[in-house]
Order: sequence, then structure tokens, then C-alpha cells
Amino acid sequence: MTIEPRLDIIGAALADPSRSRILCELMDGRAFTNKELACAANVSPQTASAHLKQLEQAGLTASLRNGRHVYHRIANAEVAAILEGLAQLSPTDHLSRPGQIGTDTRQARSCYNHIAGRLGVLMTDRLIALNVLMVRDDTICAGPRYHAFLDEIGIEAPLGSLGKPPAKFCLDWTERRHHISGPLATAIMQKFLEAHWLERRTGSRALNITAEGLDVLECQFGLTQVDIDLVDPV
Amino acid sequence: MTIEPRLDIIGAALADPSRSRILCELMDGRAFTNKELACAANVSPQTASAHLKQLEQAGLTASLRNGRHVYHRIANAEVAAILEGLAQLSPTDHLSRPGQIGTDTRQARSCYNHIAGRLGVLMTDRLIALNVLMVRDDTICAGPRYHAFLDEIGIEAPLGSLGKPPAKFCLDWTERRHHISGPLATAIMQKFLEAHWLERRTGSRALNITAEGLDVLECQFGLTQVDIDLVDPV
DNA sequence: ATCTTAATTTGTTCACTGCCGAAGCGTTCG
DNA sequence: CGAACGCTTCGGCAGTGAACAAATTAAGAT
Repeated sequence: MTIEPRLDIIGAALADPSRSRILCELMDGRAFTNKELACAANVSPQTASAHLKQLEQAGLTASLRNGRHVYHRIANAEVAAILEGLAQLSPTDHLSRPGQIGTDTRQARSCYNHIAGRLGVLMTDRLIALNVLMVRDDTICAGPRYHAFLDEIGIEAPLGSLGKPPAKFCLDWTERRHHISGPLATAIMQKFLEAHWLERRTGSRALNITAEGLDVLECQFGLTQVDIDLVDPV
Repeated sequence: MTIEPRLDIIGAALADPSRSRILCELMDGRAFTNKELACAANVSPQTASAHLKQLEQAGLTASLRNGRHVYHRIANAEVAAILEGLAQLSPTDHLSRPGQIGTDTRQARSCYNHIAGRLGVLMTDRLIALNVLMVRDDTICAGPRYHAFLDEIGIEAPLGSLGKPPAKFCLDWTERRHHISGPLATAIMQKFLEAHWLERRTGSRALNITAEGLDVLECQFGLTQVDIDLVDPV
């Protein structure tokens, strides 16, 4: 009389190559239109529309109407985290378009709408070490240096609703450690992209760190090039 | 020229109700025969055989021949963790057999071959606090009290290969915190079951804590009934 | 040696679903 | 207002795969 999870429902949503391509395309956290995704998956708009309908019904994506365009994105950070996990588990296709989980994405990449990879994990560690964030019982709250940090980096203050934690832990499947997600993490990535401290590598979730970005990471986070390049043997 | 994860391959393996049932059945970490799983999924042995072949090819399960029986189990702790995550994401079927992820499994349940749920997380915390395990850089190694603990609880020493960590972190999707997996975690659960400190609830991954088990948890881990019953508001 | 039981292989049936062409609806732009 | 564009719905075709029956292989049990 109790409950059994229906893995097959999620499974069915994932079970098609075109939908897999679409999800990978969305995994960098940006929203795309039906047509763009149809193109990415190499199918007609009608077909893509059907796929997106199915993904949405399965709760994997969400859509937003804007004029005659409909933008689709990953439903939430939870879904993004699971998909990252599945991507680690699944075989990879060497013949297809430029890469999602390649060697180049291990250093820094976007996960949904925040920074993941080695850089994401390191930044998270430093934010805690620098008292910007505090951890108690695995929930994250603002630390004494929280507002000072936002000022210095140039993010205006009220993030998320009052009383709610500004960030949550999100498991990083390549680093096998936590990075942060949530409003603060989103704001940080947005700021880094706007200020050109980070740049998206085209057609990929990989992020390039610019020279200015390296300065900021050193001054604000105490992270050097060496820290970031270091790849730990697995 | 780089790589894109093929979510559809794993998805296809999950995409069938019978296979979903089979995986849920296996999720308690025990191994079952083809016939048992066929029965659990309400299909003929031929059909189950085909399903298990498919699951194995997708890397989700592994099989072991023993006489004329073939035992199937979840391939590894990684797969188990991902499946737990997916189960959290997927809708649940109220009409089917007794429960996998019900309210009763939040307190204590088996995950693959170690203890998960609130109890798993608490035990992990205590093992670290009591210097049985030490954490450095998110890898776990034996602490000063490691061998003393094994002695006291009655587990003979050499766990896993020398130099390898005796345990790894495994994300707990209901508690949203880590519990341990790996040789130590497996040995602990086995000991708890053999000594009847924990008992499997029939047809479920839920674990019952016995009176003797409560004693052990209090003496060895410093955990009381109150700690374990406490359910944190989400 | 013979019977029983477990697992698999093969063949067939049947339902489902991905795909696109054609058509319909709604928004935007000239 | 009409043309262009984006998205969706509908219909038909083709490919896939889940189901079981029957037959095969293999390992105990008597």
C-alpha cells in the first residue's frame, strides 16, 4: 500500500537520443527556444516540440512564453544535479557535437546556473574559509563577511527571500565534492560573466577564466592559477 | 570532436516499468535470481532474462553465476546513489507493492549495501566526531580510534585493500547530507544485521532498530532514540 | 541414468513512439 | 491589414521493443 518510485517515467523521458541532446544543450542553465533546440538535436521543429512537451511533463524542464517564442530550461537545480550524475554514469558519444563533459570542462563549467567543476568547488571552500558563508548542520547561512563580499564584488544585496539560506550545497560529480547553488551562486556566475571574468566557451558548458578573472579570484578568493590548474589524481 | 554524454542509453535501460520494478527490488543491495525478479515484476522468466541482460549491458547491474542460479545485483555504489537520486525526482506509484521510499524509510534504510537515511547520516557524523574516521580534503581515512572501534563492535580488521580509504562519502538524497559507503560501511551494516541490531522490514528497504541495536548505538556511537526520531523540517 | 528446475535463445505478435508533411493558431513586423 | 515567423496539432508511415510460447542448454535431485 505504500509507494514505489517510477523510475521508468523519468527513464522514458531520457530514453531518446534527441531528448538527450536537448537536455545536454540546456545543461548550461540557459534557456533556448524550440527552434534552437530542434536545430541542436537535428530534428524538425514539430518533433522538438513533442520532445519538449514530454520533458516538461516528466518535470525535467520548464517553459516560459515570451511573445511568439517559448523558452525552455532545466526545471530546477535538483534536476540539473541528477542529470550531471547520470552523465557521469553514461557512455559518451565521440562523434557528436562539441563537448559537454570533456577534459576541458573539469576545470570550470556551468551547472544549470552556477559554477561547477574544480573552480566551483574551490570557490565554495574559500567562501566558507573567508567567513562569507557559514555552515551549520549542512545548511548554509550568511557569515560576518557576507555583505562586505557582495559589496566588493559588485552584487547588490537582497538575494532570495529573507531568512532563506542564500545558497545550498550541490554535489559536483566530477570533483566528488560540493559546490554551491542557489541565489548567491547564480548571482556570482552572472556577475563573473557580465564582468568578463569568465567566458562561455562556444557550444560547450566549459568556462574560460580571463586575465581579469584571475585577478579577482586572487584578490577576492585567494585562489591562484596553480590552485585551479591542479588536477588531483583519481 | 569532443564528447557528449548519452543520457538516452541509461534512459532506455530505465524506461520500462518492469525494469523499474526490478531495480527497486535490487536497491536494498541484496542479490536476487532471475526467477525472483521475474515474479517481483510480474513477468515471465524469459522476459525478465531479457530485461536483466539489458540492465547489465547498460552497466546498472552485475550478475554472478552460482550453480544453476544467476544472482543479479546493483553494479556498484555509484549506480545505487544515482538511482536513489532519480527515485527522489520521479513520481511514485501508490498502487504497487510495499514501499521503497515511503515515510518509513526516512529514518533508516539500506542503500545498496550500507546504511542510509537519518541513521546513516548520524552514524557517519559520529564516526568522524569520535575519531574513528578522519576527513581530509573530502577523502576519508582511518582515525586513531579506528581499530579500537572495530574491536569493540566485533568486526575483524582488514577491510578493503591496504592504503585505500575504508569508506567513501555517498550522498543521501532524503537527508541531503552524506553517509558513508565502502568496505567499512558494508561491514557495519552486515554486522548490525547479523547481530540483530537492525532488521530488514519485509519487502522494503526500511530497517528496524531493535532494542539491542539502540543499546549499541548509544554505547558505541553516543546516539539516543531521540536523535534518531528527530525529523528536521525541510 | 532420468527427472526436475533455472536460465536462456528464437520466433512471432502487438503496441508504442519518433519522425515529418500538412494544416491551424497566435504574435510580430512592415 | 497582410505577410512572415514561431509553435503546436493531426495523420500516416516506419522502426523499435516488450510480451509470451516453444525449444535449448545446463545444473542439481532422485
